[in-house]
Amino acid sequence: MPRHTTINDLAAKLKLSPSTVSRALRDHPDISRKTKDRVLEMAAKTHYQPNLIAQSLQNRRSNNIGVIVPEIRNTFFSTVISGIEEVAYEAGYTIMVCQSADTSKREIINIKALAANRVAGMLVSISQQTTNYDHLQMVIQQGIPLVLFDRVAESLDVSKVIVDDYAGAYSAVQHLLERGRKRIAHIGGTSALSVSRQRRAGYEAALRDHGLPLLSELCLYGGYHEEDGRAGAEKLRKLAEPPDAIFAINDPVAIGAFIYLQEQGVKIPDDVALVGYSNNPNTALVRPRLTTVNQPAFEIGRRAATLLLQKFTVEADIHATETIVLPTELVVRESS
Amino acid sequence: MPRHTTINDLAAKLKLSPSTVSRALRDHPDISRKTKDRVLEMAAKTHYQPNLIAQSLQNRRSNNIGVIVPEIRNTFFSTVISGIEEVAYEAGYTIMVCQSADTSKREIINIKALAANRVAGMLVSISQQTTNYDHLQMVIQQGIPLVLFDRVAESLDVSKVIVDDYAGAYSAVQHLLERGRKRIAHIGGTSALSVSRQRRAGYEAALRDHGLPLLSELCLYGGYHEEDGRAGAEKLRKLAEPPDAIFAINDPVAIGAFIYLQEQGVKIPDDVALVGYSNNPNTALVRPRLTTVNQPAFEIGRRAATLLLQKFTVEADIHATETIVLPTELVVRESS
DNA sequence: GATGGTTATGCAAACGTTTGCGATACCACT
DNA sequence: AGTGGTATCGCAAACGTTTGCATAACCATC
Repeated sequence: MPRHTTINDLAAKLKLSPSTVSRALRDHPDISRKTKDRVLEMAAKTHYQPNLIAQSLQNRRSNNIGVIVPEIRNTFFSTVISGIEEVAYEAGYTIMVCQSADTSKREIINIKALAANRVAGMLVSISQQTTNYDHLQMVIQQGIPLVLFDRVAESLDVSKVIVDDYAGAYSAVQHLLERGRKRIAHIGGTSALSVSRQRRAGYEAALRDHGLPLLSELCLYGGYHEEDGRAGAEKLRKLAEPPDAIFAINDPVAIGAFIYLQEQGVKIPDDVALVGYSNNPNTALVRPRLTTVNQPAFEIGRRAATLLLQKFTVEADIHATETIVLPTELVVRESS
Repeated sequence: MPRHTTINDLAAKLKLSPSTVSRALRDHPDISRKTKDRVLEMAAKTHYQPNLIAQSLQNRRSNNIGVIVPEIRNTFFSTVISGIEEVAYEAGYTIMVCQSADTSKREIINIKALAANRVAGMLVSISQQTTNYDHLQMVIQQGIPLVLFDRVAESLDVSKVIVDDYAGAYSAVQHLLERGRKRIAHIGGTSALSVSRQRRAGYEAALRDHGLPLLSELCLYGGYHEEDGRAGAEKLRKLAEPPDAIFAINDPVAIGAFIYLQEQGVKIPDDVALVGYSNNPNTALVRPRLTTVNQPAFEIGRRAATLLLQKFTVEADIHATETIVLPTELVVRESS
């Protein structure tokens, strides 16, 4: 294992003390221009690279930011991560990415691993399984800055970056109603997730406000992937009286339903209108293109990271929390 | 800044030395069952979490793996990252993800940041700009295990995980020829990237083997995104004698070309057949569905990470290199 | 020429671990 | 009682930095 050159190596070669070299490298005013130049030159020549681990130990804090998402593939999350990385990079931080695979077991392990790594802060979108927030509470208690994004724990007093899911869902369903749809179904997610609850609430409110009944057979619970969309659509089609519109919890589910319906020869939007959520790129690729609710994924990542960085500044109140709500936008296309 | 409990805190509370606590936690045989139990109990009670930074400093090596990709959004790379994370997680490693934004400037900065973080190893897919490999050479020289994947530097003697791009391209073009296409164009990438060169070579070889001329106006150079596909398709359509088939360097480019052609009312595959590369999920969503060459992205990530982990074992020869070539598979669909 | 004030550098402790080596205590033998 | 062996544990150095404090040299001042 070939060693890296250290500050001590430089000191020895230059007949200086390590402290002088350290100060020279950080441009401390106490050090003369002349020795600074000597140190810098030698550092360049020997390809000296500061050992961030030693620095982190000294500072009791690394310059890494922990990120936990349910799964990295899933364009929504990978786009968020991309946004996070952008601002982290600008600020000189590196991101450590973990996936919970939508299990709280792995989420807890990930949290512990990141805490053990003494990350400067964490950005997490909780798993669909998570109902107990003790592990997040622990993070807060340990004084590690935390920002939740998209899938947040409503009851937790931490900073959050979300979109107005209630309003987004409401506008989507209202749009379907304006198009004259009467039997609007919802392929929803698990009730544990706040985003699912919010979108469901928006769906229900829109129906109520238009004097339509909430029919339990039209309001499904399920997962967040294509196969869940297929399953949901299948169940809905087998109803004695199938819906004339479907509002899906997200785009993957909408795509799954879309594929199933097309396989079955169902005409979209004539027989059934379809609306998704997130505005994933591929909703614009299918024919007819899917109406969906835009969620600014990249911006969510940027804002979440920016919010976290603010907490790193000394003036920041460690316990102050802030919630950023980004606007959604209904993107009307041919599927509705 | 509330401190974390340390091994010394435990030692003080138990009236033991830090060394004994350390050994107890690592189940060292010298420590009696009884004190081990006491230590473990106290550790649990105080929520002790080992400081990986201190450990890393001691071991001169962290348990993080650095990953550099051109961009995280781009389903191919995010899927690879997902695969990497899977095996890293199993082995108790955390991944640090950076994006080069396809610039060698940022790639170099990323490499330095990861090296400064003393990552246990690096997995990188080089940027399209990169032609000078000094920074990678430096990584090797510093004894940091390195595995390149997908976009590799052919001239560099390091371990690699790639697919047989030459064969993949060849089979794609051969398929077009078998379908009776005579004027087959190629919307290619930059010649700096080995994957682009290999795919181009496969394209050319297939044409040659079938006695067809290589026409420079049919062989384009460009980028790797949708807009590059649009631009390429536009240029090809404006030719006096447009091609009757297009082989795109990758799926985003194919999708870009696809959209442009459909906008122009060009019939696919009747007027022009279209083949992509990577088998991104959305190639199966468009109508007609795109023929493409499957690249096992998730598996590439898994294999690259596994290969890297092998290098961490003590027996491993630091300088031994290995190249894993994963098979591609032509996925024939309606666009050809 | 003693005093005071800069300027430039070094000493040593600290961050939280790990580990080689030594120390202690105890027991069982002869 | 002396020897040897084993079972437990502590000391102290090390990993590569940073930083408060002390130190040394130098100059100018009264």
